[in-house]
Amino acid sequence: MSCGASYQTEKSETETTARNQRRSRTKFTEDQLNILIKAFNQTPYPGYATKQKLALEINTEESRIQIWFQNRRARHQVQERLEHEKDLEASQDQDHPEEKIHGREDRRCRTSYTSSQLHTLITAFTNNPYPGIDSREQLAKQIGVPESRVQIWFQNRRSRFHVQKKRERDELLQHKQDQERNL
DNA sequence: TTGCTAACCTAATCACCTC
DNA sequence: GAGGTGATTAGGTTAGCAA
Repeated sequence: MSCGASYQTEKSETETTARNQRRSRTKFTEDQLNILIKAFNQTPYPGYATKQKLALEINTEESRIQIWFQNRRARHQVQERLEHEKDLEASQDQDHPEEKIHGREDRRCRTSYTSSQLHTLITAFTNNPYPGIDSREQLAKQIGVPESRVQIWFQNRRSRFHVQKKRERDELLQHKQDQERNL
């Protein structure tokens, strides 16, 4: 897939969720779940194109497909661990569990933000690093990117903000210790 | 009330770009 | 190559909803 592709408009399923911070819970139909499970059995790590295709097929957003696969993998891995522990008890097998080999499919094209878009995002982050679905939708509309990209941007920003704060604390501590040694 | 699971989180890492 | 940053992952928590 080329990276010049335009974003598929993420249908706002949240029109009725003005009341709270979280996106309203998606209820997949049996048919939708069957399609998702079949896809998961083919590959638990679908690429962006596959997720887009699935989203189209079951009429939902690609970001919902991504979350569904994340949750499914998590549950699947817990299940596998339990079964592996059972096998170990039964056979005392010393082999390592099979490495997850997942030939990576295509990634989503990297979003590049303009300085104006970044300014809007940074201002919003300063006001509230944990925007709810409504704020994210509003921001997304304002800067013209999908809400899922806004969510990822905030995740990365928070993560790096925490790292930076920790580094600053460590440096301050180190500085104090150096000063005490020099007394 | 409980179990399931979508939504969301952090932290680590990958991947790509710019300098 | 190093640093910055968007995308993806594992693994954990929160909360809506059906039974």
